Amino acid sequence: MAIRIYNSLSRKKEEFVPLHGNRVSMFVCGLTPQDQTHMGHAKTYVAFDVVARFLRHKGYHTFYLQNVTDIEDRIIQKMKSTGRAWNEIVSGYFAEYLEVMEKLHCTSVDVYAFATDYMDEIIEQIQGLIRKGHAYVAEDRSVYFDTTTFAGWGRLSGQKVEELRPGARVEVEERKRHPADFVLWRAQKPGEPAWDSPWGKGRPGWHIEDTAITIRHFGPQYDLHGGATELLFPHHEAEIAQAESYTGTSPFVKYWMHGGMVMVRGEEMHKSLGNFWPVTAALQRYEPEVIRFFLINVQYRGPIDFSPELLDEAKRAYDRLRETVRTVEAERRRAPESGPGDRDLKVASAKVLTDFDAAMSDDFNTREALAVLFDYARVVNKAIEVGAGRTALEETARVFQTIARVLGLFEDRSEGSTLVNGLLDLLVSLREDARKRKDFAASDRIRDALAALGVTLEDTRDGVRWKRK
RNA sequence: GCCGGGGUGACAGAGCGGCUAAUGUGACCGACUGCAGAUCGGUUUCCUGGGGGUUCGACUCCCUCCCCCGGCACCA
Repeated sequence: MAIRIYNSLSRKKEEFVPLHGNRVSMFVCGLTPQDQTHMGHAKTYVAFDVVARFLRHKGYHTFYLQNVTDIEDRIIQKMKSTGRAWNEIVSGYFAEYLEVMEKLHCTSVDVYAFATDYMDEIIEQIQGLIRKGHAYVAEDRSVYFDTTTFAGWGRLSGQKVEELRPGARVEVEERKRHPADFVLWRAQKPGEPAWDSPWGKGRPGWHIEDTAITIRHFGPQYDLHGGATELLFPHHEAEIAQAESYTGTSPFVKYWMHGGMVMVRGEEMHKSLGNFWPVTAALQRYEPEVIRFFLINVQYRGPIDFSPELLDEAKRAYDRLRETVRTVEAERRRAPESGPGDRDLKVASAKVLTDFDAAMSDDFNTREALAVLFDYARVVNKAIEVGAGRTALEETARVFQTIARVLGLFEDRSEGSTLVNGLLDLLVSLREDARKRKDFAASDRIRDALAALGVTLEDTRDGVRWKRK
């Protein structure tokens, strides 16, 4: 099935047709490592991780590029407040980011491109823009993009220049010729890190790095650009203006995708509001896969309200799926060749991947895809209850693996040491002996004690199963 | 003010010009169980922000109003 993507540029869903055959170039705005990675980052990067995984699943040869803004105002502020070097701040927070991403199974990025590694491209691009009359050097030797020279300004965001309120949020710099103009190169102030340029020492503006990076890797046009909705204006608008003015090629990006924000009780999550959730804090209370499940349990474009209650609910929901996957793994090893449940199971197995594909092809609707998975899980459980055969269960296991690879779920295995596992097996068999003697006081004591340690025992028709929390 | 997204059951949250309006959580009942858990079956009084319109038929399309969220020039 063809993929349909909601393109912010046209404000409708469009059939996805890459520029070059089945090769897809995809860029997502990365973060500025100047503070802890928070749940908002997690939502964005999990969402685009799923996008990349699904594209690859569909056979697209996908190159996923993400930038890292390693020089920017907030990093300089952090330097001033902590006394640490800019690159030290960046490497510390970026390491934390990578760690978080790995835990959340965000594994699909091919290259992380650091802005400061692209100084030559940045400078070359700014020079080109000046040469073509799209940029000007201000009296302090900063360089600004002249938005009045770009006819397409406002195309992405649907904004009319005259309708905007200059200074609604950020004060307008007085050096600009027009409030809409944005900085390409920022002249150095005393004590700030700086790079050499034809205009003197300074650093790149925020928007220019992305186009410098993508033009080097992808050329003047590429397929997909992702980011959170808050970046749509002015950041992405600025990218288009720079790139198209510089290369003369339009459209710069074929499909623009924007993901919804993480809210906390209806408010934007923000450090100053005191509702800030670093991912590491969430990870102390919830398993990584539960967090990932929680984040893809909504369509990526919508916002998501973050609260411990909703995460608890997500855990219960995810446990249901995970339980089924586990049961299948256990059953397929010891099931007879066939069983009375096979018929229904095979019918469902034949259909589920098609339904999953349809859901995901509709603008990466992970919510719908999970609903398909829940439906399937019910059929699987039922089939196992009435007795499913090995062949049919092997097929089910393959289905789950396929879906797991796309969604990045069901990867974590909690496995203990040989010693712990051995002790657990011993306790389980002691408890079984007690149960056979109808000594339920003893058997319940073992079960309760293990429960207190986070190990749940379940008596099933085919014996006892234990699992850790 | 302007631009964009959204308002669906107790809660979270999909979908679609007509099909029981998914799915999950919670609650209740039943089956299974020594009990529990997991699982299965059933129930949770027909829930689409208000008002118009188009249509044989609207949650879905159009208009209008109200409300929420984001952006408005250095936020994922």
